[in-house]
Amino acid sequence: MQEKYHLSNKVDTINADDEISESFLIDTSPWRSRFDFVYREIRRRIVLLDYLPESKLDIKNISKEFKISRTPIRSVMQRLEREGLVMTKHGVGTIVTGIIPSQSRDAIQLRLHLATLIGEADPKPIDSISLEGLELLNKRTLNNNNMSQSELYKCYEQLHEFKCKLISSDLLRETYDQMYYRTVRVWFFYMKQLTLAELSESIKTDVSQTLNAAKRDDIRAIGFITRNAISAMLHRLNLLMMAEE
Amino acid sequence: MQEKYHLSNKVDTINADDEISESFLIDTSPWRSRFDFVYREIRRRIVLLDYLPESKLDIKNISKEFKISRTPIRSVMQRLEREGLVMTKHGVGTIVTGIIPSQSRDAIQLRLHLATLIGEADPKPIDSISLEGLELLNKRTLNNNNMSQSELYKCYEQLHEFKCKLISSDLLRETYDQMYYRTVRVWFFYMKQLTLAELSESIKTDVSQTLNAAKRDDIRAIGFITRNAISAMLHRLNLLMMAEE
DNA sequence: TAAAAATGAGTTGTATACATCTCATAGGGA
DNA sequence: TCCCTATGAGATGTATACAACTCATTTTTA
Repeated sequence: MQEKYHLSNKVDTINADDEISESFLIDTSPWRSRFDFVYREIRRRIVLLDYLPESKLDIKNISKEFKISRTPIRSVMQRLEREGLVMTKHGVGTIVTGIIPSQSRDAIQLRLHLATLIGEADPKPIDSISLEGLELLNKRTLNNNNMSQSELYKCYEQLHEFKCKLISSDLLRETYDQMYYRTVRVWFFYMKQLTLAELSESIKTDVSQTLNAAKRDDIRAIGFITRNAISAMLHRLNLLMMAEE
Repeated sequence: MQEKYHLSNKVDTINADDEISESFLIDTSPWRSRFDFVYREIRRRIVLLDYLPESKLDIKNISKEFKISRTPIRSVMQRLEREGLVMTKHGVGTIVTGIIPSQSRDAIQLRLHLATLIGEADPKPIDSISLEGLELLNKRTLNNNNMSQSELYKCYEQLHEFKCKLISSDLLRETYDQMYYRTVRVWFFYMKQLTLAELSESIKTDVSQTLNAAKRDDIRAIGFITRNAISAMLHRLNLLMMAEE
């Protein structure tokens, strides 16, 4: 499945499994998969700071790496631009957007508000498989002290996806999802080395609280747990950013 | 009007018009204007139901009409697809998305929530020119009974833009803006003939209430006025949609 | 010498031919 | 007559050559 996309060595780490099967009758064509694959991979690199803020992307190389022409890469970039992760300028280049405190705050705050809506409007019931996954995640985070950044990224993403599945409104889910990637990027940026431990701590409590709420089927609670976790991070971030400004 | 964008040396004629001047150092190149122009025009047509839901778009003709190739039209379509206004399927075509009650409700509800955030986080002050425009709009709506649909569209848009200017967060503004176009389209769809008068009535009160709040600089109030107006429309729409289902 | 203009490399935007996909329709076989 | 297959039109996705643009460097000129 992956070798189609010519990223041989890295693909296996990406997780091969998840929710593509959920696509409800809307275009499961191979090209859409290619697009999604490239899109997610580039997004991952930006969020994980493999591509640093303000740095220029070498589109030609990226094309070569994925073995497709510039045209579909352009599509991906245009989407990433709409989502605030890159900027293009005619004749100059495509660069990763800088991390700007005010904008970061805006994104976090919007995500915070959206989080409170997670449990509204008949949320989807929690299926046992997801719950099981959450329990596993809980054990994983509890045991694993001193997670690496990419390890942390995967845990955060898994937790995020669990929460997303509870949202019944496609629209809200997508919007919330976008905010997630914006904010996570900011966290990683400001906490690159300093407070990795702190991030680990915060996800541990987030996961365990979420698990508890999930067990009693209290989905609104999950919304508020999330909101509070985001709020705490915002507070933490404000301190860091103030020190910098 | 289109021939302005026929790519030759006529760049000087572009713009002179709207808020592009506000762009803060981000790409005022002519191609961006072209893109925006085509994007807005197509969006207008979809929202005003010139292009009916479920209908197929003739991309070739659209290219001819705007005198540009399929490539930039594709960019526009990809954006409209992300915004839920069109859908493309390989080998089949590009069609305007259908109006689905559950999705419409989702969009309206999300917009409703976002509206309450309009006054949060230090909103921008109201400048006298905008206020003047709002007063003019107020007179215009009061005097004009039995507005046409496109007339109504323009009034709604002007009111919407006034409110958008109050939002300090670019991100929130853009998100709210997207929801606006989704919901307005739904209104026009369900109220095509039946209750045009009702729509007129609702905008009249919306404008006058907003004007009052604006005069006393109470921006949070504007958020709630908007929220309530949307809520009323949602209620109205629920009745219509239930009758249909 | 310094400032202004020209040149060039490098990048994004556009046009266009071609590949791939879907669906409808026509034709042949049972 | 009916069903299955194949073929074709027509649409979107892709590759690629070219146009337009920016910026740095070099050349020219005062």
